[in-house]
Amino acid sequence: MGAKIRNMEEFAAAVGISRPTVSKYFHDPESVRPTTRARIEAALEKYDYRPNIFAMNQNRKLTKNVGIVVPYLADPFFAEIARILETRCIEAGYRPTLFSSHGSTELECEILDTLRSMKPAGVLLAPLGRATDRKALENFCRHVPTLIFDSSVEEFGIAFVGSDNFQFTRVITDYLCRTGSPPVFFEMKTPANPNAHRRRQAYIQAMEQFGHEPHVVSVPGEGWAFEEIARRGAHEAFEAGQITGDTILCSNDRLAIGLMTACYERGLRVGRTADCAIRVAGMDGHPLSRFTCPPLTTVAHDYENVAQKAATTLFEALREGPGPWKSTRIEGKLVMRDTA
Amino acid sequence: MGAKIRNMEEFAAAVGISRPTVSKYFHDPESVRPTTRARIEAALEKYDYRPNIFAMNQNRKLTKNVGIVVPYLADPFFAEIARILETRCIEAGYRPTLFSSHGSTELECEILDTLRSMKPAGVLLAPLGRATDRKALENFCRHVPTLIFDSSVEEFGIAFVGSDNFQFTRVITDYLCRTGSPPVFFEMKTPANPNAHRRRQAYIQAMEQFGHEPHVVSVPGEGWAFEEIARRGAHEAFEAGQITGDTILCSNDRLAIGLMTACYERGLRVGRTADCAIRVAGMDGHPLSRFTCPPLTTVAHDYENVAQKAATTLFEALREGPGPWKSTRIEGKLVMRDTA
DNA sequence: GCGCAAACTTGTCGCGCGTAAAAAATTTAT
DNA sequence: ATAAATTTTTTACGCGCGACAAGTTTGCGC
Repeated sequence: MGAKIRNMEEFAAAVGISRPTVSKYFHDPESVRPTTRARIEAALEKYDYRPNIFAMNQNRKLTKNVGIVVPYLADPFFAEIARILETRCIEAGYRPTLFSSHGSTELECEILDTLRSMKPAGVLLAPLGRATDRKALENFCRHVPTLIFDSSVEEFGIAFVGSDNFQFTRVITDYLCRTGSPPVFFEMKTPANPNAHRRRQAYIQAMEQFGHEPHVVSVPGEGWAFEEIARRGAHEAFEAGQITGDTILCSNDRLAIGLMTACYERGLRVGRTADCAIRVAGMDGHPLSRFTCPPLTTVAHDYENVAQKAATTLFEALREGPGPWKSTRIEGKLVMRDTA
Repeated sequence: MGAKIRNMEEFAAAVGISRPTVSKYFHDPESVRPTTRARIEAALEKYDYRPNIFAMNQNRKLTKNVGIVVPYLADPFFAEIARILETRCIEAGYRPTLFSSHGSTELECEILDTLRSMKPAGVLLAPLGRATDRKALENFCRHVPTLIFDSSVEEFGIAFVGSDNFQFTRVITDYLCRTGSPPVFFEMKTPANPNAHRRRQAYIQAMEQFGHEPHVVSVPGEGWAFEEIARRGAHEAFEAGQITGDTILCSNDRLAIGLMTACYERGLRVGRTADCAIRVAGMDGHPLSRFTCPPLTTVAHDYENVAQKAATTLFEALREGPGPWKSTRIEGKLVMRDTA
């Protein structure tokens, strides 16, 4: 096989062309003549040479790196979005690197620092929300082309892509009102994510529009253990008689899952048939919402679309330079199942 | 505030000490005199200088990078393990980078390539399993100190850390036999993960030991959509009369969740009380197993311990050089809940 | 105060590649 | 066949830092 290739110099020598041309090839394979490209790719098979990514990125004005940051990767929603985003980046020829803030402000700041030193072409960032260090994020956005997704933080970055929380809530509130008694809204008192506030507002607005009295139950709890917070909160709310009526709309599916567990523990049968005591609905289209017992009625994010839109918006901005800040909110789809 | 710092040279000048000393500080803050350290750290606050990570890693013999690779990040088990591993790495002063193979052999190979070019100090890798390219992995392990976790691939890498599937299965089989009729084993015919085979073997062994006839139901399906595979497979198995007895042990919790959905759809009440038709148990201690209805009886991984052991084993090997290959299997804890 | 080790400084080299400009070779159009 | 356009080569420099060697200062125990 011949001696091992140590650097681009040696590789170029082995192929029989000059190093700058090889360098050009790695920057963009289309930019060299087809015959040259073929020769390089043939040699690439023969010797398993790969350019040193550190040396590559050191002098490049703009790298092909893309950072993907989510607030909590163990949350299936973010895991799923992150998965699709990664795939889209790779397809577009970028090198994605995935980060999770694990719910920590400090970690989010550190990630921002790390990211800056990586000179990324762009960043897809879902902020922690309430716990985000605004100043740090604003400063970061000034230096790195950043697309904010999931939850909006003012008008930072080049654009925002997320779900249309008002539409989400309106659709399901409407559905619940049409098919039975109007829902009570079940949420966390101090949610990590600002989307929760929008959903509460949208619920109140929709209820008033439909001529019903809104009724919000906010349960205490901090952090990302939503199911347990909902389970405990639900028990307390039931005992305190806060759950009026027989229909509960949860601010998200994870809360709904925890609430359903509490219902089970209290012997309350969940479902939309006559023999059931209570109706439950969620929002998000959690990967496991199909598999709860009974299967959960919810409004599902259009995961593919959100990710696709976020990725393409970023890539366009990278190609064509910064335009005016814009916000895209994607509608969800009502998924009618058995809980409501 | 003074002019912006562009590189270590300028930073050192601003602090009033020499560049090599600053370099030494970043390599190991303890290695410089306390007074010098204080001066550097004071300046670090003033100017927000960070060394260029590409230039840093280019010439270092051994970086502080650690790669973490999991087969499928949208699986809550891996999301949770990855989360803890990342934290441990940061605590130990390493810079973790997270990768998910997304269930794809090609992607796993690419990650291995990327990782090699990152010159990581070490790698924590959970292989795809059946779909892993053995040769590529073996070759990788020869070049990079790799700790394999979750599912063992021969004796590759410096060590293996995982769960004790035999103990897992024995414990729960024993429990099920003692508290009711012996279980049928429910699994995927072609599981992605080799642990599944061990669990089947362990089930058969345990059943024979306890004097019962083992009975395995293997359902068809490929990929990582375990719940749906289990749901469909369960329906078919019920219809074909393959589910003998009233107790089902699932190869993992995600299958159990899907199977419970099927039971719900068939009107079969799951639980361990007299009014229930069927008992179900799983394995893994899935984050949502507490919240199924009824809550799922399972054998839980000791997530913290597995991650801790994996991390410390790698770090020890990095400090003290390669020792003989060793394998650690950590026991799980029976979590008795309401399904069995 | 002495002596000595640890910590620091100065200076210099090189890593592997990006990048730029000018010269040479090749392809394409006329 | 010749001119024009494109691609490739040559040459040269620099990025920001790690690593090393040799000399200088500092801190510390006696």
